[in-house]
Amino acid sequence: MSALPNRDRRAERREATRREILDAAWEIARREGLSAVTLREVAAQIGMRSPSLYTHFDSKSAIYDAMFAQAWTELQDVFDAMPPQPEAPRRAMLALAETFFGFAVADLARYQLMNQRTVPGFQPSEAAYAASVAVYEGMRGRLRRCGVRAQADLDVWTAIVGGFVDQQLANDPGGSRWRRQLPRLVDMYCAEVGVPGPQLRRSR
Amino acid sequence: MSALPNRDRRAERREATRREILDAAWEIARREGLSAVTLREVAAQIGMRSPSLYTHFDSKSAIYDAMFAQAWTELQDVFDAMPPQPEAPRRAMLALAETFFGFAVADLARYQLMNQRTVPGFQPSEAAYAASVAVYEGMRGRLRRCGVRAQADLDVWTAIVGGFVDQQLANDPGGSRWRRQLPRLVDMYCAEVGVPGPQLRRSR
DNA sequence: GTCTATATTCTGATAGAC
DNA sequence: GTCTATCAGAATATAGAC
Repeated sequence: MSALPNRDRRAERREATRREILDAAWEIARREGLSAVTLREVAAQIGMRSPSLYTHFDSKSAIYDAMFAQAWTELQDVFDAMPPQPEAPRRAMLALAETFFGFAVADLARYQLMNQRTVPGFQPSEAAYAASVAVYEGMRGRLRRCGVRAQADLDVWTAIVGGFVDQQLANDPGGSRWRRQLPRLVDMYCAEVGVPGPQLRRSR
Repeated sequence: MSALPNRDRRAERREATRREILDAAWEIARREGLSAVTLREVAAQIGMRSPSLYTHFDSKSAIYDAMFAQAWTELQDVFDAMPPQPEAPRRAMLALAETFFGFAVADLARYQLMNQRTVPGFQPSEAAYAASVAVYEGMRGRLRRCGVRAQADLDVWTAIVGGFVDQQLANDPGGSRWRRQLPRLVDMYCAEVGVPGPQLRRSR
């Protein structure tokens, strides 16, 4: 009678290799851009040949898909790790904006993959897409607790914060030209949608 | 003694072919995306073979470059064709925002090419880049006439309007989910930077 | 699970005839 | 100015030995 081991060392090894592949893909994406992620490059980076990758992923698209899901899960984790929201709603909203902004500008390739474009034929699977929906729902809940409920108000929020991220990445990567105006942006938004509370900045 | 003709029919024909090539490239970009613009496709579309394109452009990159310059020049033309700015500064700013927004969402491929990303190795030449700078300077002048002068204020403007465009293109292409909130965006912005004048919308 | 070898397809670009 | 023919390279993916 053969006892089953309580750890599946083979599965663990497999999972480790999978992670290694994804890590390599991310590093290439950060270094040379998302389009530079080729099976050859990824394999070379971890001392493999490209056909070997097919043991771990069905296709190149499957690698992108795993990266997409991973990125959104990371963002979810970052939000989950935030300290409890401050009482003052404007402070809470600034914390949300700064957390998202920081995550986005920390890794251009990741941000591009998460928000489409740039990768020609890629479309996330349903499962991967669900991860992004979950984050959006979380954001909706947090804004709700600050008194923002209307869909139109949410739309404005996502647009202006995303716009700040885009400008920062495109025109001042590594700088803080838009970053440092986030408190102002939040004040402006809160005044419009009617979030009460003390101003974050002195008036102009 | 041979008189010089006052029209260079050969140069005219050349210019016409150049335009034909660019038009074909734009059509492919709109139909299948920027990355689908290949020399073969472009040539096929106008009944040519790809090597023939090299008679008119030095490289594929030169085609992208001409498209880039063309797009910014078009935007310049659109701004130049605007009726005189209304007296009320907020009305003037709304007209600016709507004009830019309309131009941007009318052609996703064009917007993507103008604002980088998506095209792997492309970087505009100095000459082409100058066209985009000219548009930015024009925008700066128009905002100045509305009382917006500080660089920080301009930065906020470009970010929030660009953010609206991105959201519209990404999440509701062909719709007006963000488009219809432009008056509100302008009010919000004007309140923050201190542009006077009657509200564009009734208060929430 | 990883390898070599190879298929297939597509890319931008060049040489040289007409 | 346009063509045919071709190059050189890269991409994803598969077959089958070890």
